[in-house]
Parts: sequence; C-alpha cells; structure tokens
Amino acid sequence: MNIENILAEEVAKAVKNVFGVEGRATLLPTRREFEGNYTYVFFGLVKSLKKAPAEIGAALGEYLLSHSAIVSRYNVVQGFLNLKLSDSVWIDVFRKLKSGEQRAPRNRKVLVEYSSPNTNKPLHLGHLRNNFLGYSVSEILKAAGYEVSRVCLVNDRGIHICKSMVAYRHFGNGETPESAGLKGDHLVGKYYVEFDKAYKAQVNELMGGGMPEEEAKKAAPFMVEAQEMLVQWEQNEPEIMALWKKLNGWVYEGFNTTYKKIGVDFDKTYYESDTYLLGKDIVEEGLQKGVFYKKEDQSVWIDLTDQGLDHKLVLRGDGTSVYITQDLGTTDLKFEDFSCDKSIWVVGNEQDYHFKVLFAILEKLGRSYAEGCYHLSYGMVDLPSGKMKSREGTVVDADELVEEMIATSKAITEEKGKTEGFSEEQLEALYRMVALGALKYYLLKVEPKKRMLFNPAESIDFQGNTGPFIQYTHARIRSILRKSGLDGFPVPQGLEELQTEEVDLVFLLKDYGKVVEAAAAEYSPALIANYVFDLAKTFNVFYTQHSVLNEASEASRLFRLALIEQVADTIRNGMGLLGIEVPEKM
RNA sequence: GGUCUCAUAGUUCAACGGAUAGAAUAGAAGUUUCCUAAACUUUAGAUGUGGGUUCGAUUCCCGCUGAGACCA
Repeated sequence: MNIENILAEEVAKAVKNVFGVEGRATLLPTRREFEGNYTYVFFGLVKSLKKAPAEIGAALGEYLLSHSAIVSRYNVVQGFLNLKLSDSVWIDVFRKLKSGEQRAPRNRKVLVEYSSPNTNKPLHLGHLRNNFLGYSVSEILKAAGYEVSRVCLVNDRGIHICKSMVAYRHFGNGETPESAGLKGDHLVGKYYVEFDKAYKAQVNELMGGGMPEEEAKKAAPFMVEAQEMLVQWEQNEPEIMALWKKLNGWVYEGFNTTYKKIGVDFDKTYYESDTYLLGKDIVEEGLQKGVFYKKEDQSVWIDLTDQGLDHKLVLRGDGTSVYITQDLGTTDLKFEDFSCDKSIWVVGNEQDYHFKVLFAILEKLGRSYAEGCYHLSYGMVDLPSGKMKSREGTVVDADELVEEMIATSKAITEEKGKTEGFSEEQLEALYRMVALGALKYYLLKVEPKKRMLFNPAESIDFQGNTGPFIQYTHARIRSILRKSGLDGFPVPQGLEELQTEEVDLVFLLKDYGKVVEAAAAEYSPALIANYVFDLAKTFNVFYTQHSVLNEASEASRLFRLALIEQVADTIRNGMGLLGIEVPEKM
C-alpha cells in the first residue's frame, strides 16, 4: 500500500471520529504555493455539517496531528486541508523506491495490433504515429503487469496493389529495387504513382471525347485492367500470383528495414490474403442466431439502431465480403491464436464508426471476448500546409523523415562541439538515438485521440518539451554519477531537514507507478511523456540550485546522489515506455 | 440528411469537478572562476459563444459558431 492510500485512510478515519461521517477520502497533491504534500478537499462537509470551513479544517488537522504518525503539519485554506508529511516518511518511501518494488503480474494477456500498412506504398508520417503509439502502449501495458503480444495485419491484396502491378507490367521493364537503387516499398510506391498519372490521362482523354466523368473513370483501360487483375488474382492465375508475390516481397523487405530502423517489432504478422475470406461462416452463424437478417436481394444486414447506430451490411447480395465480414473472422482468429483477454486495435479515428459496429456485432453474437475489445483511436497528423494528401504529393515519407532527423541531429551535435571522446560508431548510434528520440517524443506527447500538427522545424528542436532535452538530462546525471566515483549509493538513515526540491523529486518519483497504471488504463503514452518531462525539468532546477558532489554533510551528499541516481533510472524507464533510448553521455 | 470527435497564451501542447488555468516555444531582460549553457532565472501573454447543474466548471448537460472524420 502506498503512502497516499495510507494517508487517505487516516483522513477518512479522522472525519469519522471527529464528525461521525463515513466515506472515502480522496486526496490531491498540494499545489506548490502552499505548504503540504497532500490536500483533502472538504467543501462537501461544510454543507452537510453547517459549520465554518476553518473550524472543520482545524478540528481534522488537530486530530491527525495527535493520532497520525505520518502527518507533521497542517494548514487550512477555505475548504482545503493541506497536510505535510514528516521527513522520515519520505526517506522511507525513497528507500522502498530504490530497492525497486515489483509490480504484481496481472496474469492477463493483451494483444496489440498496430501498423496495418497497405503494400502499395511506403510508410508515411501517419504510420509513424501509429507505430510509435502501438509500440509504446504495449510497453506500458507490460510495465503495468500484462502479458503482451504485438501483431500486425498487412493489407496485401485488393485493388490498390493491383494498380501498382498494372503500372509495373506496362512500364516496369524488369526493374528491381537493386537496379533502381530504391527500397522495395518505394519502388512499388513509384509504380502506384505512375498508375495514377497514366490513369488520369486516360480519363481526361475519354472525357475529351465527350464521355461523362463517372463513366470515364470506370472505362479507362488501366482501371479495367486493374479490376480484371483483381479477379484473376482471386482465381489464382499463376502469372498474376507470381507478379503479386514479387512486388509484395519487395515491399516487405522495405517495411522490415523501416521497422528495424525505428525500433518496432511484431510477434506475428497476419496477411489479408490469408484472412479475407474469413467471416462468412460467422455471417451464417449470425443468421441462425437471428442476429442478422437477409434482404430480398440476398444481402445480409444487422440492425444496430438500438445502439444508436444504423442498419449495417455484413455480406453483399452476390455473397462477397465487405470489410466488416473479414474483420469478424480475423478477430475470432486472433483471440483463438493468442487466447488473450483483451485486444487493442491501434487504428486512426476515421474508423471509429467501423469499430463501434464491429464491437456491437461481436456482442450481439455473444462472443465472450467482446468486452475486451478496444479501439485505440488516434487523430490524423496535419502539416502546417494542411492535410497530408498522397495525390497532391504532400505526404511526409517515413524513411526520408528519419534520415533528415538523423542528419539534423548530427549537424547540431557537431555544431555544439560535443563529438569529442566518441568513436565513429558511437557517434552514429548517438545521432540515431537522438533523432528518433526527438521524433518519437514529438508524436507521442500529444493525447492520441487528438488531431495534431507536425511542424518539421519544431520537431527537430532539441530545447524545451522534447525528447533530446530529456535524453540530455539523463546523460548529465550519468556524468555526475561517474564523477562521484561511487557505485550504488546507500540511503542515509536520517536527514533532519529535506529541502523542498528534494521532496519535490521524491514526490515525483513516487508517482511513477501511478502514472504507468493510469497510462495503461487510458492507453496514453502522452501521460508518460509529460510526466518524464516534468521530472527532467524539476531535476534541472534542483541541479542548478544544489551542489551535489561537494556537500558539507556526508549524509546529505549521499542522499542527493542516491536521489539523482533514482531520477536517472526513472527517466530511463519512462523513456523506455515510449520506445526511446537514453544515452549515457551526449 | 444522420452520427462521432475536436476548440485553451502569437504558436504547439497540459490541467481525476477544486485554490491565482500549467509548460514549452516565439518576444523582452539576465546568468558561464562552479560537477555537460542541448542548461537555468526574471518578465509579458489564453479557456470560441449563450444558457444550465454545482459551494466551486477548461472539465458534466443543452443551444450556437467554427474545424475535421465517418455512414448512406
């Protein structure tokens, strides 16, 4: 049990014994301007007891002073009772922190699905937010005691990849990633663009001949060819399959390079080409259970109006699947494969409706796991110039962005003259670490559900609320610890007076576990990010105001060293939850 | 047409229904005989709009305006 809960119980006991009112007491951290560590808000009592706030506060404060071993002082402001804990409590808390209390395992399995790329073009900025979120959330859940598996569902079939294939067949001339000097995913992406160009020209030509736009879009030879190809693919035509496998193979190679570079991974990858036919048996099951109904044209629907949703198509009249059909099948498969309790989909908020429908159907079908399904919805990443649009060429390519960040990190490090004492290899690793730290932190510090703005100039900033600022703080602490010449600092038995800043730091450190739990519950790396920044910022203030190495009192010196050692650990852990590495020196 | 999400300093982001709405950045002014100045200090600056619930609302509820997404 942590110190906050103990205090809350003692406050509740005081309220009961003094005023005879039962109930739980919730505490807030005391604001910096007031003396105290925790605050009990008792406006509610003022009303029910019909007494003056000052009187109530004083009575509770006096009771706690004489009955609680951990409260050393109190003050009352309006309906706020500020309680200050004794120094020995903090030293105790800190000693426990340092010994590293383990979080109890929850014995629950969670599946996190993220990334979900299409195989017709390379990853872009939006995928980066998705990847970083998925990876980070899974790390946070692990830290909160869950057993976590990461999976990826690749959209490797459909009209989009056929478009690339059509263009390659016409313009490819046997080009390969090697001969083109391009990553495989970029090469296939190039042909997707080529398709679009040629297709548009064809449409314009047809329209010039007097054909209406709608008709021209369907009649353009490239579109006809792509549609034919899709049918041939479904019929397993050997030539088409070979081409499809060749292009997708290139794409996977390219994706894997990118995943490796940005430090994300998966325990299993699902391919839509394997799963796109799944779910039809579930439609049958739903019809039998009376959850679905059939219209005259043989199409199958579900009525979700009782959930505030619509009637939704689950199978077309010609018996072909829609998206939701295969998602039903895939979800069954995933829960079967991993026998997990929870499943989280990291998918953009344009699919909010889709997931509402999916989960509602699962529930109506009586799937026991329906309750454990969660859509981690995140907002789009906008550019200062507006929305990213692939057609207008305003998409920020993931690989290019990472390379740019690394180059910038290198330039700034060299400009600051911080390259001394590093080998070439170490420098490369540092540039990469700092660049990815900046990028990941920038994308993760914003609450997932919110739409966010990506400003290239700001993202490579190394000052303020940024990844590199936190990394730098960690490196400085490690430097101090190296210079102290000690290893593993004992926490002194007693310190008469802790400085306010020292208590602030312990206070922050103590909350680390709470932040992890909250983040796990809300799937929010943003909470962790802002927390770690607060810690780094508080440390920097502490650092400039206190001598750490040359403190007169040995006990005080040791305590401070132990304290900042713990800060470094917490920063490293916190950044680890965001998938960000921290350097020993920089 | 229907559903959902968002709206806070110039800008990018915070704030379990709590105290004087926090940071960062850009602006202004400072701090390197002292463990890493990628740092620190000071300063100025914000809740779209109208109601309601509450001792107390950025937060909850209902209009309106604006931005975005989705469903046919």
